[in-house]
Amino acid sequence: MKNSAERLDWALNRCAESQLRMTPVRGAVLDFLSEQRKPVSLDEISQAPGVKGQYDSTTVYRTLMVFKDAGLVRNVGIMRRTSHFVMSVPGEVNYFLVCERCGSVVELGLTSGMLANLEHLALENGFATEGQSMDLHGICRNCKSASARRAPASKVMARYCLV
Amino acid sequence: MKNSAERLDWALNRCAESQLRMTPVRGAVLDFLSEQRKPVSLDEISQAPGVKGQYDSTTVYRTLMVFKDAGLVRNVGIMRRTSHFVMSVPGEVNYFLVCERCGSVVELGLTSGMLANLEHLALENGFATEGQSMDLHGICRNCKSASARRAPASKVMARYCLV
DNA sequence: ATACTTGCAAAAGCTTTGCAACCTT
DNA sequence: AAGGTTGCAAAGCTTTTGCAAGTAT
Repeated sequence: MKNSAERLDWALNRCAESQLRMTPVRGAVLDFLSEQRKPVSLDEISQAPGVKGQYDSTTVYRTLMVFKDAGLVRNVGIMRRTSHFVMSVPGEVNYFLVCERCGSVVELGLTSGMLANLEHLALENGFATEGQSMDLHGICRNCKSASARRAPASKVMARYCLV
Repeated sequence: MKNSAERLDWALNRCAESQLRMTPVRGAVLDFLSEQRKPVSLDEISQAPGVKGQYDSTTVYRTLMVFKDAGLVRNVGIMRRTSHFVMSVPGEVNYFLVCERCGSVVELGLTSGMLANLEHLALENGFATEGQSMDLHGICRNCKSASARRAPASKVMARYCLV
């Protein structure tokens, strides 16, 4: 994976190519995203140091949509309720393991062999392979042990979801 | 993968084990789910033949939550906006390829070797491997060719998302 | 009879859109 | 100057919750 500066550089170039005007918000969002290695939520971006208090969250949202359409970021469906975004730098693969219960995210280190296999499989099924992201949903160790201590089904009704 | 009857049978047993009362809605939802091979949305379930018009959608929702907590179904985050559910039958692996644009879903036929590799990798990262589901997000062939005809960025602004 | 379930209505929470004012090119 | 951008406010939607009435055990 490239370093932050390289990623930012790429993004800036990409913006220019797409003829997107460079504005303060966009710059700030790109700055923040270039430093992130995992998908971040819209809210996290709005709360980021250079963004919080400076710009309206609706604007941040629209900024992300523009970036998404220009192919700069990918909107990853990691959690059910909230959108997460990752910078979509060529050559970087974003494969994550996400916990279905607590939402924790871990980067998945796929071997190049597995990667090739997956891409081949995807292609076979009529999917484009470039710029894709994958998330493997499971239950992380913490939540796993928490559920072992889970109350019986009759009690579970009370909250529907014990984490 | 087991046939529908076997899946239903398993689900019914699982319900009994979890001491969930068997009611008409629950039966209807289980009937429907046992026949589905891909994740279905809450809405699709509510619109299913034996369910539509018979039961309140809030009830269907709560039914699914109960099933989820009892481990009968898995709430798959396939689309950003809507929840999808799959019956979580032991021994069945639910790995899907989903299009980021149109939401189409294709079952991913992983070889047992790849499956083992993935599970091993997940385990290494502190994730439980049983009952997991995976979705590989990409762009399907249709959407891919659609985007090739996409308007330039300046025009894209008008809609934010051309499919 | 007891405790879990259901329906209907309403609250929440995040995502999207409208529009007039503002700022890059 | 022209057309893309931003803020603020409001609309949209799916998901959640409250409660009293209904029902499986």
